[in-house]
Formats: sequence, C-alpha cells, structure tokens
Amino acid sequence: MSQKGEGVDLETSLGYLLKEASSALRVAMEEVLRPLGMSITHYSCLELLAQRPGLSNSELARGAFVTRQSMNVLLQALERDGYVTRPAEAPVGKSLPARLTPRGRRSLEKATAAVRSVEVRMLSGMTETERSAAFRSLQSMIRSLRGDSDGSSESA
Amino acid sequence: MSQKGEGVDLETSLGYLLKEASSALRVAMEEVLRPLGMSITHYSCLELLAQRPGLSNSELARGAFVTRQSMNVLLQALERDGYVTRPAEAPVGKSLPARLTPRGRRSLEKATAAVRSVEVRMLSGMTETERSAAFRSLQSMIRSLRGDSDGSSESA
DNA sequence: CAAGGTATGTCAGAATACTGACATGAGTCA
DNA sequence: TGACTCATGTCAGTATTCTGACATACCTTG
Repeated sequence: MSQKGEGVDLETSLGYLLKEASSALRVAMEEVLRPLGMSITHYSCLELLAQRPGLSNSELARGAFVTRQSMNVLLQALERDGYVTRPAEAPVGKSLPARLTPRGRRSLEKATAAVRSVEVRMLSGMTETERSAAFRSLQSMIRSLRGDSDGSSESA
Repeated sequence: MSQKGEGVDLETSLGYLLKEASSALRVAMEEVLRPLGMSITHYSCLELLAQRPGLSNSELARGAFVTRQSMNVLLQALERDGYVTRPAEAPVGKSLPARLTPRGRRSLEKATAAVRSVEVRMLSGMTETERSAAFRSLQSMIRSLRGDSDGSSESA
C-alpha cells in the first residue's frame, strides 16, 4: 500500500520467517477446522488423546503449548459435552488420566483428515530431502532455544 | 510422567514441529521482553515502525500477524504513552501513517538487542548452509499454505 | 518420621486477541 | 455522474489465554 515493503531486515530474519510460517499454518488450520466447530487447541487436545490415551491435563497442556489452566478450561468443556472422560478419583497422585469417548473419536476423524490435508499442502512444494532438512533445522532451533545440550531422546 | 511419551506420530509431523519451534521462540522472546515491560506484539509494532516508518495500522497488523482491531488497541496505547505519533488527519485516504517518537526509538533499542540475542541463540547450532536451507524451506511452506504460485516479488 | 521441593488440579481475575459491524475514502466501470 | 468494490479506522462485545494463588499428593533427603 505505502511502498513495496520488502528487503529491509525482517525479510532476512529466520525468527520472523518462523513466525510467519507458523501464522500461515494457524490460519490454514483454523480455516479447515472452523466448519467443524473446532479450534486448534480443541483439535490438538483430541489428537493428543487419540495418540496417547491417558494423558493428564498438564501433559495435554504441554503438548498443545498452552498453560495447564487454559487446557483445564477446555478439558472441562470437552468432558461436559461428552468428548472426553476422566475418572472422578486419581488412580495415583493427583493427575487424572483423560480418554476419548466414542463420540470424541468420531468427532476427531474429520478434523484429522482436514488437518492432514493442510500439512500435505504445506509440504507440497518440497522434496523428501528438503523435508528432512527442514525437520532437522526446526529441531535444532528448538534445542538451542530451550538451552538443552541434548534434545532428541532423553528417555533411556 | 506417565510414559516416556515419544515416537507416536506427532514427533514426525512437520506441522507439529513448526508449532513447537514457534512456541519455543515465543517463550524465549517473552522471557527477554518481560523485564522491559513489553509484549511480543508490542515489540513487533515498534520494530516494524523502526524499519518501515509511516506504516498504517492495518499494515502493522499484517506485519505482526494480528487483526487490525487488535493492533489498533495497541497503537492507541502506544500513542497515548508517547511512543508513537499519528497525524490527526489522513494525508490521503483513511490510512494514518504512524511514526516512532524519540521515546519510542529509545524504548526499542534494548528490546531489539534482546530479541537479536534470542535469534542468535536459536541459530547457534546451525551452519550457514543449514540456515539458508531452513530459510528456503520456511518460505516454501508459507507459499504453499497461502496458495500462491508466486510469492517472492510481485511489486513490479 | 519430618521437611523441603516438585508437580498437579483448580478457582478467580486480568490481559489479550478475535469476530461483527459501521462509516468513510479511493478506485473501477458502465 | 452514479453504482460497485475494496481497504481502512474504529467501536462494541465475545472468546480465549494468561498470571496469580491455593491445596493436595508424591518424592527425595536428612
């Protein structure tokens, strides 16, 4: 609108580009999830539970990159609407393992397909080599930002 | 906490990894900006104005990946506090070109240094080749997500 | 066993961003 | 000129997320 608006410095910043890519992904996901009446955090929660049944509220929050308070609000709504169940009593400690109900699983199906299609589109212009290069790059950035000296497999 | 929590499918998804990286960057930026009493959007707005003086509210919103309504709230606060100035009348059309005041410029200095240091840390483990590969990968993802067939220089 | 540290679930309030809506100004086109 | 489209600035209300705080449960350490 005012000028061309290119090539100052922002356009050479990997941080800005990362935010730009993330924003584009968010917009694209919201676009396909909106018709299903589902937000990104909503979808993330269900997807996490599908792939790792029994995750606690705090674990879901970490997996969806929100605070456990925010996830708690969502989880209570999902529980109220019958997409998720949690035991009344914690089997151990305080953490309540959550699980998808059949209804939750059914609701997730379409969303998963929609999100997969977005990811496929995102990767459409890249070769397999480029994809794995991007994968390693992102992992490296995450590791550096978190201040780890190791970040690939610390379980064993 | 429950299990190890690895290797299901999320860990192989570039979309999830992108969100993870973006989240790590956001957390790191918030961490260094908080002592300066500045949010990310707040910083983004000032940085955009420093690099492209005269941007309008809507243009700033696009550059910071928020709606123009959200940016407007921020701009009004920045204007009220003397970091930014906008003319009372639009020189042409309705868009009001915003500019940093000396105070805004001074406030931005420390923030820029802090954010730069985060970006440096993020890239610390990567070679120059890896960085440009990551750059191209992210650009490709953005282009594909937005559905463009061309996305590098459409001004001329 | 007692004490400290860590992690969890949850409530409450504040901050932030979003959607919807309206009026204005500029450009296009018949 | 007049109708149409598009972009902008702005107001209002809603929604989502966050920070702060508290009590509880486990685990270590002395």
